[in-house]
Amino acid sequence: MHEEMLATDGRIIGERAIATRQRLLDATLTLLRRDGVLDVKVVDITREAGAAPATFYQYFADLDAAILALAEAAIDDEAPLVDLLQPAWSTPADAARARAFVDAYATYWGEHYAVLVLRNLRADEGDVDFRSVRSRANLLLVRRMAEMVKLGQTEGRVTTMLDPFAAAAAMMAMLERLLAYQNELSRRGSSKAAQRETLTTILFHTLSGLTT
Amino acid sequence: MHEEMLATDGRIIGERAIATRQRLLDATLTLLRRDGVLDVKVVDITREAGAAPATFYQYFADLDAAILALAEAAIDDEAPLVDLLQPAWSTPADAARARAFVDAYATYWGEHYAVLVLRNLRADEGDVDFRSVRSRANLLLVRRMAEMVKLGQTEGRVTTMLDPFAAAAAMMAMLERLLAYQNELSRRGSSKAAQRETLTTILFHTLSGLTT
DNA sequence: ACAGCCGTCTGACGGCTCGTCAGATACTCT
DNA sequence: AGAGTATCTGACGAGCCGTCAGACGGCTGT
Repeated sequence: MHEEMLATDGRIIGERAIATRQRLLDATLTLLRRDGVLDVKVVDITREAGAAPATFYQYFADLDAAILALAEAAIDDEAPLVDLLQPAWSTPADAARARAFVDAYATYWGEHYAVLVLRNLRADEGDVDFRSVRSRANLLLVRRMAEMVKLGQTEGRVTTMLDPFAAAAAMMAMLERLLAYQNELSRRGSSKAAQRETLTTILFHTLSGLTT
Repeated sequence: MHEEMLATDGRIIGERAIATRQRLLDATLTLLRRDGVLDVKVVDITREAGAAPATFYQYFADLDAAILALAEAAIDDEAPLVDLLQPAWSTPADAARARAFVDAYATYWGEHYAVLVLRNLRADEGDVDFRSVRSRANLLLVRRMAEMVKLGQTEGRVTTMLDPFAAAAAMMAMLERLLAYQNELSRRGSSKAAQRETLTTILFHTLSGLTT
């Protein structure tokens, strides 16, 4: 089942229009990266896409609506990461799988950085649509991580001081924020490799209770 | 030694002007909180402060310059937190001190939330002034945490898999991001108390190698 | 081939914010 | 009171936002 795509006035749009809409989304992403999250202008987007400003508003109520569409698209790239958390880590050798997860998440983050930052800003502000899209993106991972913690607790590996859901959210928070930091960090402190290894170690221990 | 305050044209400003400048900063903070990080307008700030738009530009080259000044001011509230990390945590009973640190950091974050988010955005984008102010705010804490990790490693409590500096940065990242999340999290998963307790446990273990 | 139709796109506009300037206002000192 | 300096402001050009009526162009039926 494939949703019909709609213009802002509600009509179902055809092939040419879908292509235009996509060009606008591509341009939005390009300019988000080039100009930064705070300085994107609709006029620039339409210039980049080779369209008139009015065309943008035919497909998106405002800039946020376009960002929201990009955030929706990003979900597809986050969902597969959950497979790297399956089955649960239960021996020191599984640290390699934790490392693979961190690498995969770093890649995902790198590709969608600008969109995710904006999504988080709007979600933190309380916007319901952005909250919804963030939840749909993260909840799969958070739930799975929480299960891992819970399992570790029943098997006596993980301290029961941890609230499984909160611990999972803390790990997501750490990953997100540290990855945003990493460029500056590598100029001031430790190399990116050391950062990855450290992230892996903390993540692995928190979710499995194990050390390597 | 007390820096003279300057207008954008370089002249040293007097008492009345200092008060106006401060009113503008206060208004900026108010509107950052009310309208959100992405929707603050200079016109609104001057309206709020009861001044003409032109007055704003007499003291700040642009909105960023005002935010930067607010971020500078926030440093004073972050610096004392380093005392809560001294001396290093070395027994399970020190978990109480970790909890105190988390609480204090949460308070600090709550008070400066909007400014810190914007500071991080600009710093992540590569703006040198915002990077500098972020470093000066965080480096005290990060350095101290790194020392704690290093000490724990020499005493055999903490795994040598951790890069001390990276681990410290990871903890800061976790704190910052999870605190931004916490409202939504408490509606979907675990209570704020459980979140605090979980943060404390992870922080305490990562920095000291201990469990409670 | 061509007329008509409908989906798509656009130029042009009012309203707003930005950032600047020259000049008005308020304070200080004699 | 008057001169001089510090501070503030109204008014403006430029640029972006978001909307509208209408232009364009590809398709359909004859």
